[in-house]
Amino acid sequence: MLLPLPFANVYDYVVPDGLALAPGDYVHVPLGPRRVSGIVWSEGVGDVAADKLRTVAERIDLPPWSETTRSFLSWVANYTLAPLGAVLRLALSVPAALDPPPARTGYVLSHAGSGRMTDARQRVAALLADGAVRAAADIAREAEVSTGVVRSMADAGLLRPAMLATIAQAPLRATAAVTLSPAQEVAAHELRARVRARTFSVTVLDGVTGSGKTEVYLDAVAEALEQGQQVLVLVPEISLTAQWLERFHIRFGAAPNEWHSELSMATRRNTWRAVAEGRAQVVVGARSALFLPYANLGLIVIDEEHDASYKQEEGVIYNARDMAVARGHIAGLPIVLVSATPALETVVNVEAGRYTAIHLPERHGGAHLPAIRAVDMRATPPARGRWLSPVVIDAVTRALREGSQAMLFLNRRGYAPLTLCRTCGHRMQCPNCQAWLVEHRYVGRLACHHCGHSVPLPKACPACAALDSLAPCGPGVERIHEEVRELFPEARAAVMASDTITGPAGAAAMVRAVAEHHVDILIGTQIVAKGHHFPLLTVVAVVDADLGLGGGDLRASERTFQLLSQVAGRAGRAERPGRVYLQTYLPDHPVIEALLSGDRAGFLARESDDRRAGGWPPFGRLVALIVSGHDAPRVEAHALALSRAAPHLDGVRVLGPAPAPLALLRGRHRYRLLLRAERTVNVQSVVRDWVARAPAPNGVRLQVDVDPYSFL
DNA sequence: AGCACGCCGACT
DNA sequence: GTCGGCGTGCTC
Repeated sequence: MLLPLPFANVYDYVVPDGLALAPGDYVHVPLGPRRVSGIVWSEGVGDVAADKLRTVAERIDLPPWSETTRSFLSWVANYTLAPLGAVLRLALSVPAALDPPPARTGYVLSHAGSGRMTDARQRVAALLADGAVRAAADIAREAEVSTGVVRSMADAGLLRPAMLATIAQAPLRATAAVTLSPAQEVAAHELRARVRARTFSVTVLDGVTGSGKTEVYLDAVAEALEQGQQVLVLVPEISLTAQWLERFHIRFGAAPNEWHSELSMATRRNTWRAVAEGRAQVVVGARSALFLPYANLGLIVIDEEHDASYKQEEGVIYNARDMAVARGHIAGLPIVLVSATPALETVVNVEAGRYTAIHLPERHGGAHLPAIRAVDMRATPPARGRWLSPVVIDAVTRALREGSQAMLFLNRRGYAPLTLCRTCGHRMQCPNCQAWLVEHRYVGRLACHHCGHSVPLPKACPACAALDSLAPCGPGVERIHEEVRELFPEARAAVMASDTITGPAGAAAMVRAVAEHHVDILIGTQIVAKGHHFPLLTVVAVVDADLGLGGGDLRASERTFQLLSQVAGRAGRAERPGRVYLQTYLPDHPVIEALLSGDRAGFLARESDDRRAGGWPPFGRLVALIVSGHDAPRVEAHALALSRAAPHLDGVRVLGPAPAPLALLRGRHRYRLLLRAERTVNVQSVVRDWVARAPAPNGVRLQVDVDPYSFL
């Protein structure tokens, strides 16, 4: 029996007489004082004394897991070096969904009860006179009474509970015909063939922002639906936008099933069950949707496949894109990777012939790609204490004059990333993390972006007590907003960052406000970079194009290129041509040059050469080991112990230990070791052996990150 | 992950 | 004298 708990091994249970169980079945079993759910994994292993064995409580009535789903889970556990049970927990993340769904009850009129017939009650009685069973909420709405009236009538016996028939959902299918361009038509035709083939394949749908990739892959979704199969569309957390859902709705006449962290418990339960029973036909969701127990999956689409948010950084550490490809390989499914700026890994896989690329070369509907120019901040610097170059100010001015919109992009929340004391030089730092506190002026606080620590902005320096001596250094979006209000007092400016909007509804409202031209200048972090379509937006200025380039991260160049390409793609998506300005102190940097010339292929080739020369991914394999704990000396001691136990093998090198980039995070001291190996090395088995030679002492935790993405 | 067991400080 | 803090360890 496999239990959704962080154990590497399966547990044996006695099957009671008269209960037939097969691998893949859902069961409830006793565990200690509790009762947990699990999946029958295999015949009993038999390594536990018979008198310790307990008995299976019951079989749960759900479609059993297929062999391939179980193989997929095992593969993930093996690849990520996570306990198999921890991976199962990703799939059984909604324990309540395993219980039989509560019978939906409604009410009918009863003649047994008694009570005063008020006007409201009479309206209810009139509504229910036809004898049909209705849900309480529907009664309240249709009779225009509060739910309290319905409840009180039920209590008084005036209404009698009755079973509500379950409503069968109409099958999803493409209802609206869309007109595709010839290039889109070719791509869609190819993808449909992949879906019909019902075998493993990876197709990269590669086209600039605005080339109509979404409509093309929705065509593949339609094909899978025609084949009676389920479809999973993975999207980065923040790009499951109202605009995307609206497009889906137009195409299919109904909404897909969403899966992300903001869902209510009830929705989560219903969706999980619908997926497991094969009723949910299309799931669109964040990375965790990959582990849902699909009954009949036929296609996985990964939109914005290069996006870093596919990487889960805690618990079971995995990259949902890579795990999706593995799921496709094991289950024999077509996989579609979609991006305007594919990851270098993906490009290399195309070159090696492992993946097939389909290119959508031009912008759909006659729109042109925006012209990108660099603004050399040394040649045309901003005014003292300001952050926008005269060149950008001029461009925004012209955009506003012609009735267009402008976007100022800065990937930094808050007002200022650093606050320091002019008197003594003290820097305001987080007590739990090795990080500066970021001023959030609108709420008057200093906040840590790593652990959530937050204090009111102090009047005096905490180190030297000097009054009014604390100075904000550097800009965040709030500070750019302040500058915009001073420069363009007439313009309607708005800030969009993850902390200034409240949930998906807030984001949708803001996007609508921009799309309907209630905003002239939008200032935002990366939350504005993707997915949105603003027809009147013609000028995009990147306040600090150099921001992501420092720091020595392996993927710094690649990520900056991807992010800024995305941002640039927001400009000029309709008839009006777009102009993009990159404020930079490094106009000759290869990333900036590649963005200006639009030479993606050249940039990737150069990046590829650098990585190949150094043996870095995707030409070599990396595994990061993070040692952490509250007691710094013990953490360091174990990091050194791991280093001494490091493997000495051909094609394997261990770097470190070194204090991790965030050497203190949420009160935990951190050291990092990095294993770099040639592609042919089985890093999982090397690391498993290595870690087994140096078990972590109490109070010290070891996290293993196979294919680390961010170096933080 | 839970949940119990276990061994040391402030209260009805 | 107990209630309860969370360290340690186990769950077929």
